[in-house]
Amino acid sequence: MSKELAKTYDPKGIEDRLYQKWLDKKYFHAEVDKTKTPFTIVIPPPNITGQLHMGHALDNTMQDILIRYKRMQGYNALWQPGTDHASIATEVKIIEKLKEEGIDKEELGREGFLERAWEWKKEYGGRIISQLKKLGSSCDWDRERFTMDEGCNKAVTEVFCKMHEKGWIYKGSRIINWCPVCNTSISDAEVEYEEQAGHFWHIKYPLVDENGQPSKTEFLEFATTRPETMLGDTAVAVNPHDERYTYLRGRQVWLPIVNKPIPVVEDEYVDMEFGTGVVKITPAHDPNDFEVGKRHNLPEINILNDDATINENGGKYEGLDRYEARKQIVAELEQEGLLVRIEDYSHNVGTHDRCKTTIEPMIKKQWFVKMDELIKPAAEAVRNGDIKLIPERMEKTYFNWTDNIRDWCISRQLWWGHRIPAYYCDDCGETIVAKEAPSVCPKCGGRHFTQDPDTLDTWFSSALWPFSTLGWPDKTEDLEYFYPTDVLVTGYDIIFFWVIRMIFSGYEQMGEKPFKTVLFHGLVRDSQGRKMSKSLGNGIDPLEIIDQYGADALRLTLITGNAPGNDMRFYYERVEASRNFANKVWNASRFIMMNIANAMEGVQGQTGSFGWEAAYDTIKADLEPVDKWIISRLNTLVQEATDNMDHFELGIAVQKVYDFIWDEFCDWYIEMVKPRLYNKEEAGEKSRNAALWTLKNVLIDALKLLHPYMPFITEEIFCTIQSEEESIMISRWPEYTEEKCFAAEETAIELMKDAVRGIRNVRTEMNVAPGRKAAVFVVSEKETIRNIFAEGRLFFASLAGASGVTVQADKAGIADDAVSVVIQGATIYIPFAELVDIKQEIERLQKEQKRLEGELARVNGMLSNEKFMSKAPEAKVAEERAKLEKYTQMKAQVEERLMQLS
RNA sequence: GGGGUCUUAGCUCAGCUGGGAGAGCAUCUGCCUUACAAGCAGAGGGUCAUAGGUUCGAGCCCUAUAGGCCCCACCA
Repeated sequence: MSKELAKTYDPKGIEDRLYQKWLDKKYFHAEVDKTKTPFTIVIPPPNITGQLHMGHALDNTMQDILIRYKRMQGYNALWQPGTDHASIATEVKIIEKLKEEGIDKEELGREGFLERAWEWKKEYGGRIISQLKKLGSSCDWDRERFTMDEGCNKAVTEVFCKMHEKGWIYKGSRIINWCPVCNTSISDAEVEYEEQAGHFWHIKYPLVDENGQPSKTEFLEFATTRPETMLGDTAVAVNPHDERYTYLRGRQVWLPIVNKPIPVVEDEYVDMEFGTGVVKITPAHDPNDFEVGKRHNLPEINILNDDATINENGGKYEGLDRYEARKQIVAELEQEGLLVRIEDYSHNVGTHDRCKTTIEPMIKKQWFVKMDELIKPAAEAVRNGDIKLIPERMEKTYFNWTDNIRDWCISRQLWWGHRIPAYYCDDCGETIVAKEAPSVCPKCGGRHFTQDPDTLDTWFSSALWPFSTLGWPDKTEDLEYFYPTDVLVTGYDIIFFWVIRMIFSGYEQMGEKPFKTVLFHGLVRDSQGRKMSKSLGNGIDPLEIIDQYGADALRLTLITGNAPGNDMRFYYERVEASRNFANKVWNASRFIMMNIANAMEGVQGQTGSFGWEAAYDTIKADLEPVDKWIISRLNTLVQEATDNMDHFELGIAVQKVYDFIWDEFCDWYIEMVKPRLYNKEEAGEKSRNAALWTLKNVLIDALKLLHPYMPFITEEIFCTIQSEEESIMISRWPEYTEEKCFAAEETAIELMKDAVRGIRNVRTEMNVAPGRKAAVFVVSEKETIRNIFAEGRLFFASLAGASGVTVQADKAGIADDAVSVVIQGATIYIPFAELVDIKQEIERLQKEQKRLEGELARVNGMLSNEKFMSKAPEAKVAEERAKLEKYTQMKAQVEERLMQLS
């Protein structure tokens, strides 16, 4: 019990030791237990390429808080962990590494490459997991999963085949986003638009004359940002309502360089107001042109190779890079007099979010998920409140997506990922989608097949994460018991990538939502509000912060002063403040333990339980008003903090716990109780025991409330002070109880606090040296108030710097020139003799009088307002009436005192 | 073009369904008071962006304006 504790809290050593203990005791592990209610969170699986950054730290701290809270409340809490294979991100990393070794991906071949990838996963995949442990995350590591483990693979294949059978996964030629560097298609969501300075080339094509030759006099002018695409032009379009161009109906224009006629088509897509009202149409390389092409049956001419060089359709430009070709084509047009002018132009360019390469729209055969039907239950679930998004405004972002959904391109021309379970018959080309490679072609009887070389979008497997991790497609007990999960915690930035896809997948595969609530958080930015990024070099490593200040301090920093979904700035000063709080908690605990140890010394040799170890019912009778006050305040805190946590208001909840511990418990209660601990003779044994009991028990409950936020320090203290209990993390969450509401004591102690504050103010104002004690007289006509001060005399004297406290009914025997402090129902006199300046004293009282008059004017204004009286709720009216009474009383006291002085 | 969001103390931000403006940091003044100087006691500092409106009552609800940020769309 009397373990010596260091003067300042040092998290080093403590954290790792406790985490290991939790692991050893299997506290994080959850098993199906039908006698308990489950509470489940699935982790947003971090990429195996990843290193812990502040975003992870925030995300996982929030999840850990919820899990620890629910676990303490008696729920069967499961936090399901795992990692994501991150197909493209990982593939890029491995290619880079191979390059360093001078190895080319293609040379190595698919098999060899995958071998290297798995090696890489083995080596680095666990890194982020060990980093999450540093943070204190109480995940059930026995259940750790990987999006490419056997179970997840099974789930992926199952879903693909099922959806294909249903017709919701199809292969089709579509215009897709092609990344020429990564050599793969990417989904719309992976395209990032970037404002770039570019040019607008104004060009003209000659019209075709009656001889089928390019006219020398008639031209059609328009502009383009990508002149090289003209090689694939198959039409020029104008708006059908554009009267300037009605003469073009049925005519053709001459496509230069390629030298062939192409038609003029009329399409509503063309904006008459923009430019010349003429658009060149390149169906194979522009999504809009693609649509126009479809409507007018235009040929689609692909002019690009996969690496964005010009292909054989580009004639003499074949083999040139797209930008080189652009330069030469512009030059040639100029030579032919077809270039009108070049304009500087800033426009949005689609880039690949991973590598920032400008994407090329291309027509390719790809696999797609048909979204229109799939999205319906997902949209409905949020609309009818089956799934709640926090903060609520995220719903608008959500609907913005569901209402404008487009088919999802899921095939990627990558090797690292789930290979598409589609097989092509080598003889007749028939496509067979099946869980296993077929042996006989159902169409031609052929026996040789080639599997589709493509892999799936990495989000395809993460979309299944909430149920694949619980055993789906098998009907497991886990799935039955833990699904649907309770809360998903994630950043708003992946609402489209992930959240929506999990929701529709859950409804489609499970017939049930994947989670009940989505709790969004924002981005952690640097102190200047910039995104933390590698290129800026402004990232702050959470592990360094943990090393320097402790995981608890980091966690607290990330949670305080932040509302769901809002971005936050990260400051070292804020971590210091959190660290200081940890130290405060540490020292308060140290104080309590020291005093318990001191008390132990006095009773050495005795056996049995001591007063401060008694049950509440036993100690109840000995509790003094201050004890009841802090117990009552704690009781309120329990109610409020619990309520806030139930509403996911984590920042508010922890702020209240922080304020309670620092302000009410440390700055007031501990100070109030000191005389009872130090002056055993004067205070008496019972009183000291009651104080010790209260200190210890209030501390323990406060630690419990704090534990989800600061797991390490709370555990360390809890186990030291409660040597018989093995861990705070499996202790019971405190509960609010009517029995511990002490309204009268709260009022009494608040009154005394007013008195103390008043006296301290006066002392500071008058520059009274802190060491100088003065006699204090409390004068009140009311017996109840006299009793309050008489009972609290001991601590009141110590807090107010009084040499002695006299409580009396009138001011008999008190010097007239004493300083006075007015509180409701009592006036406090401090005769400072030579220090008092009557004039100043009068001024001070007049100021107070004025203040009270102001308050009264306001209160009276409200109470005399008929509309207020008839419309305001009763409680509000009663509140104002109470204030009226209070201020009236205080004003009378001040005025009485002024009379005495004048 | 559509949507979202923010504008509160010198700085960074809280402020739950409308009922007398808060915290941390910073600043100033005293204190090494036997848990804590990573601390204690006190103080200063806000026309809650602007203009209207609804209401007995608006930081909070509605409308408009100004500025900042974000997302979606991508008119060549």
